[in-house]
Amino acid sequence: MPQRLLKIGVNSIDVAKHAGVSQSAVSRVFTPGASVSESMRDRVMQAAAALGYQPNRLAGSLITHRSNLIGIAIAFLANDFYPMAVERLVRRLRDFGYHTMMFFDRDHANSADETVEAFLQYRVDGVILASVTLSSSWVTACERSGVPVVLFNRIQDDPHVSAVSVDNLEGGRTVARFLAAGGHRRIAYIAGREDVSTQRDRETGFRQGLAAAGLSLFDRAVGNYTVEEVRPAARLLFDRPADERPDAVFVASDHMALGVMDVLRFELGLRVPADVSVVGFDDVPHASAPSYRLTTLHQPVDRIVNDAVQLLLERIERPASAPRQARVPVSLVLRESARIPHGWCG
Amino acid sequence: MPQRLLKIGVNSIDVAKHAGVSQSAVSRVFTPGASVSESMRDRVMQAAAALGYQPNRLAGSLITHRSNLIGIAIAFLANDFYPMAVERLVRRLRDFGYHTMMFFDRDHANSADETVEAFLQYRVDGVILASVTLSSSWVTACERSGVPVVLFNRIQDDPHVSAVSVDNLEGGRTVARFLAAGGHRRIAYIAGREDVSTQRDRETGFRQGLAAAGLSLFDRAVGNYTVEEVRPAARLLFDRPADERPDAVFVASDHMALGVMDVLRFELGLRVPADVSVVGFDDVPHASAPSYRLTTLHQPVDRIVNDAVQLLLERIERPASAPRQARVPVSLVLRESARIPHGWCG
DNA sequence: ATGAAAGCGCTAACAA
DNA sequence: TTGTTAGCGCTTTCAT
Repeated sequence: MPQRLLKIGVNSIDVAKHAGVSQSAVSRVFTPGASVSESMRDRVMQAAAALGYQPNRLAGSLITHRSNLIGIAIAFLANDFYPMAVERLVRRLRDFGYHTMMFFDRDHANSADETVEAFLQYRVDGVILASVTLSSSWVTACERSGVPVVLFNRIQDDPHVSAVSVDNLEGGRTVARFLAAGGHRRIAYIAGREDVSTQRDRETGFRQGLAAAGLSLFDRAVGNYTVEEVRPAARLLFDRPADERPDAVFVASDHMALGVMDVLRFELGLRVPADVSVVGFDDVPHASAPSYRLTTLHQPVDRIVNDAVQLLLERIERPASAPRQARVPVSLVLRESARIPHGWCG
Repeated sequence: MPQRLLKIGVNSIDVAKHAGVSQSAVSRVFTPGASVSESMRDRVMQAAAALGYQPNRLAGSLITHRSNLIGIAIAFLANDFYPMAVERLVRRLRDFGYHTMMFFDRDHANSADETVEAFLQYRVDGVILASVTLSSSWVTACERSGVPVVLFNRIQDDPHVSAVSVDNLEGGRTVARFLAAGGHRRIAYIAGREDVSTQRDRETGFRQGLAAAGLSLFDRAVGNYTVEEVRPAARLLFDRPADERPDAVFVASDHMALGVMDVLRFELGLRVPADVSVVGFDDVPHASAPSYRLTTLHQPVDRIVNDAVQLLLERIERPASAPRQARVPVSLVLRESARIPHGWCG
């Protein structure tokens, strides 16, 4: 007969003995909605308190097939938009009784596999992919194991996966209309990571908007969503004689746009918006700082988060329900980094 | 006899049957360091792959008494320092095979209790408290249940709890020396949350340093570590005639210091550092932006994170080992927001 | 409303 | 090295 394992901690049996009731009574007291008398509840709670008992949710999950764990995967927090998003996601999930396991993309090749593996092994009830990296294989892996996935801030072509995203296409168009109406004629674009849907849609919409205004893109560079890479990109576009240089630029994220403004003003001695108008995307906290006053597209974080959580819970509660996509509108926030067209009202 | 529960997912028995081996053989294949033959490993892995099997770590934890889960609690991510810290903590823990459950302080009264409860119910192997809120009761609750705790970026008087922090006292002194040597005579301080050890130590050190230079604090205001509250604080100190206004200010965090610079320059029309020298604490990414160029105390995030993780793992692996405190040195980063004394070299 | 008993998926002791 | 077996701490039937 196997040797008894060293006992660790307090379990429901200990509490039951202490209270002089059955073990299942203890379980019921800690199960919301179970049928227990007042007196039973009191006795058990008292014993539990005396022993410092906390029910083991990991054990419970074995039976209920619910861990109340949600996995969140994300590339990194360096972009100011993501800390807000993550914090609110975690809080919102908690409002519904879920706890969050956090994962960041890692450098090595099979980082994604590792993460999915952890999700599956911990039997998370659902996954939110805020990651910017490609994720089709993840989604398949999770959904095949019955774990619903919601893409956060990116839409995949595949309609079989739930996703929430702002209307990047319309956002791009709005900026184009705005800059064109402002009288700009040499309008440039600085891209984010080119393998990401948000980037593609923002650019596509922007080009469409320019075309509608009878313009086309004057120039383009790539910043890959990082400040480090956006600086050289900005120099490339703007370190030129006045008449060869863009008079306006749409930058695919605020995080990059602030970096661009720094290069323009402090390295190249250009005035914003007198020499160049700059428009960003996201409306991160620093965009509104007096030092920048960046005109940008506001993403309603709360709305995106709420939609994402709702979409996920929907599929957790009714696994048979079809995945849905939610698209949230963006709005242009007028500040001082871009010339405002006369009579502009959106 | 209880009715059999609906079977969900693939378990080790299914894999065992499929591979024609015992269930424990399957378990061993997925247990690092267990003794299995090559052929056995191959057969099992093949069956597992065929069935899409992933071992259930929650079930495993019942036996091993190890969840490989670490709880991280934190107030919020709005302060730029914390996203960096959290990201690196999560990554570092993962390097050692641990996964992270994230918790944010909530508004209601028993938020802390709720969090501790969740930590205990999920049987986390350890807890990192990066939270700025008071936490003595948390620590007791966790440690009483045998869950080791490390305080991140704050030191408690109690030497019975592991903690990592920069040398806030010496940091404060350094800034005082620096500003005094720069010829400033009306030196002010803007505090963070007054119930927090980092704040207290920074201020104490600062006052000590001023005293050593034959000065005393000219004035003081409280910003509570938020941008919203630091703006009025800055106005209070600086919206005065030139000779009644501080000629230098030490702000307890960069996050606030950037807000102070904005108020000084854009609301009050003061020049930094010509009219006022500003020094911060943390060295967040935006502090080095050309728009601010904030002179500040650099916190070596990687070092703090590594120390915190090491302290935690130490206590997880040898529960009997004594808690330790680690203190990491800070260094002054000279930029342009404060006048640099002639011949200053640290 | 309560208790007895079965079993969730796994690890680890033991025997072979 | 492998299989057998006993639980880990819990939830949930079922019977009372």
